[in-house]
Amino acid sequence: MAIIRVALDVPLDCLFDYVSEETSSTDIGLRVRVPFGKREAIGIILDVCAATQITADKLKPIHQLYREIPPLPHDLIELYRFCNRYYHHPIGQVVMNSLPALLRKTRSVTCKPDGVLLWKLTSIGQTVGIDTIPARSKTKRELLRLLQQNRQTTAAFLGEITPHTRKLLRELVASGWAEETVVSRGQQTTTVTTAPAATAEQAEAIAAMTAMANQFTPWLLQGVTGSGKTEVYLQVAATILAQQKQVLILVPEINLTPQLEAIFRQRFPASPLISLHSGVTDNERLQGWCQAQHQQTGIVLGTRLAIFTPFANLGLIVIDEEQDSSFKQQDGLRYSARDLAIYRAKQLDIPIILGSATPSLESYYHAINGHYKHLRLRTRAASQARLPAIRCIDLRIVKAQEGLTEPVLNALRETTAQNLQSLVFINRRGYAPVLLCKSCRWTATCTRCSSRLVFHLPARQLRCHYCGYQQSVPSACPQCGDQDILPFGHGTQRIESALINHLPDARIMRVDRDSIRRKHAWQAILTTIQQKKVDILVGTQLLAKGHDFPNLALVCIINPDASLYSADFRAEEQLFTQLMQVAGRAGRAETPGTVLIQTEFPHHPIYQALMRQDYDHYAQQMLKDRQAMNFPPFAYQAALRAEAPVIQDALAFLGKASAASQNRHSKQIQLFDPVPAPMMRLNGMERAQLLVQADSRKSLQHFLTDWQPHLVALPTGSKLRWHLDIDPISL
DNA sequence: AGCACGCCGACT
DNA sequence: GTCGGCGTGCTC
Repeated sequence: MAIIRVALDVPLDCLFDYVSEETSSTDIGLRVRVPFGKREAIGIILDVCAATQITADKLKPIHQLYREIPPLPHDLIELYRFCNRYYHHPIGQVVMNSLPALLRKTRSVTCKPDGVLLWKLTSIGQTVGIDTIPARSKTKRELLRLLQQNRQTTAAFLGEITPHTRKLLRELVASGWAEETVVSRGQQTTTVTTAPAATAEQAEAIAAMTAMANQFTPWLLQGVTGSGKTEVYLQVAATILAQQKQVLILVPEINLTPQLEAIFRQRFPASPLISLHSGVTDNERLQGWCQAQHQQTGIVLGTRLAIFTPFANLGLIVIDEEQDSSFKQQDGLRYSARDLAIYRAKQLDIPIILGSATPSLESYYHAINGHYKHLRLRTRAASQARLPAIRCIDLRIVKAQEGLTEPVLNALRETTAQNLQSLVFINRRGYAPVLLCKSCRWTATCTRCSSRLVFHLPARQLRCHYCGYQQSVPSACPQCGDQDILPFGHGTQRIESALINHLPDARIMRVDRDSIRRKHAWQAILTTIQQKKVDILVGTQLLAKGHDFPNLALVCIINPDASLYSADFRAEEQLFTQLMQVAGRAGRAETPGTVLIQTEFPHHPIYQALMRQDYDHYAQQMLKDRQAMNFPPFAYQAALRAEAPVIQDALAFLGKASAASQNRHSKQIQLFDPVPAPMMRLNGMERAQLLVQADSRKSLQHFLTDWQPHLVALPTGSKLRWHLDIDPISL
């Protein structure tokens, strides 16, 4: 008769004890169904012990123990405990929210067969000449060719699984040419298709990393756009896979997975690969989860949530675009997948590669300090490819019409005439960000948020980009009745229509969240671009990240200055990263690139650094500023945020919270005054925050651990909600 | 978070 | 007289 301690999805930082007859300490990590108050809940066993503090009258027996999948591995449970301690988030919510949705339901689940399904040719199949297949059976020929080239392949490698390919594979089996075999875990061959020759820099990085492939080593791989970081990931992954270990690759966005997935499948035909992100179905996610845990997959590719995947034998973690803010979860458990990845790598004693053209200042600082090993790729991989020429257009001298200057228009005309592609980058959706009454200066604002409503032309609507509220455009000013209300400023739609006026013959396409809303639209757009069916792209940051556009020669950046006024000390760093990324889109293959930036501040250090494409110099300057102002990475922060229908309540709560800390707050801890959030009103709630800063992680953690019980004890009205954000990245 | 209990205002 | 508002308290 054992006491089991169970993590349940409730906002209380404790485990719940139950009696279970059939349980031993090897069952830690199993799923249980338990009575909880008047209801039932699903939980995970985190501990098994002989005694409990809970009185016998309260202690209940469990309802069911699920053994259909093996217990969660010990290292994952340790990760949960770390998240609980470090992010000060209730343990049960840490555990339950990291699980695939199907494991949170009171239902048994089934996982696919134990073993990896691989296709291979029979001895007869190996001797069959491709010519014996009728030429019109193109797909069948292709399947046979792929199978002959590779000893064993996954079904996914043989192409998209359509009813057609399934039928053809069955035909091959019927002819006795091919067979599907079940290979038990750890027995896969790691066929590798031919890799391109590495550049000297790549080879050096690969050699350094493979030499330390079996121990915790954090690598910062700092490579300019187009320098071939992916090739380095691939070749290091090959080494790890050959040791029968698994590889986890984290990417910032779901949009970037299909491309990388294709590259990895192509290179490792016999290594099963799964994708884990918010776009996969609940069942796929569960199957992927189980496969990783059973080592039925070699490669897991996913967004931040994939950091919670259980692995049988993880050997390498790669974080691509490590500076990207999407790695930080912005609600619930506010974890940084990058920081958790470092924790996991350390815990498992395996290498981790942080890849970026423009590392976060935190990672860069670790690299120049020697905490991380620093590797650089300074040149572009395609031998002809050079870095683009970057030039500023001074908006104080050259006036813009409809947001566009003459030099930009000329460059677009020239590039189009040369049959090359251009990108006009403007990080604002819609037609115009402001709708203004000329006589009384009224502007359209959101009722639920402290934001301006953005004018969208095709629908003739005003939309809030924060809460989604929309309304039709008023015909007269609601304040003074004047009919002279005009759109101000420029969004993608307005720039698009201006371009249509100025370059009537060019094929222009707008790419932003509005234009890719339709399912599969994103893939269709990428294809259109790759097939050169478009001359000028007008787009937001969607186009800035990750994708290769070999024919893109010109990038025009319309008005990036706004971030320079931001109160957030990270805004400038993020602008620099974004502009480097966008600029890097230009001139990837044989085409040399040009970048034009329309700005009012051409002499601002950010543009100067950008023109020289000197990340290092700029990063070092920013680090000096951060040090002078005692900001991260030289200080450690936590934000206590509160939201309530009226700001006074939120501020009052933070005031009480601050007072509750006074008696135990040491010299190493600095509490700032509660302030309204920069975007004070959001979705009908008013938000405020209180920043806590410390000179070491340790003292911050000590303080927070002391503080938290006081916070929990503070009275909150029913409509007030609060949370702690550790290492916040936006204010 | 749920879900109960409990104590005060406007309705068949 | 009760239906229902949300404040408070508990869940092993």
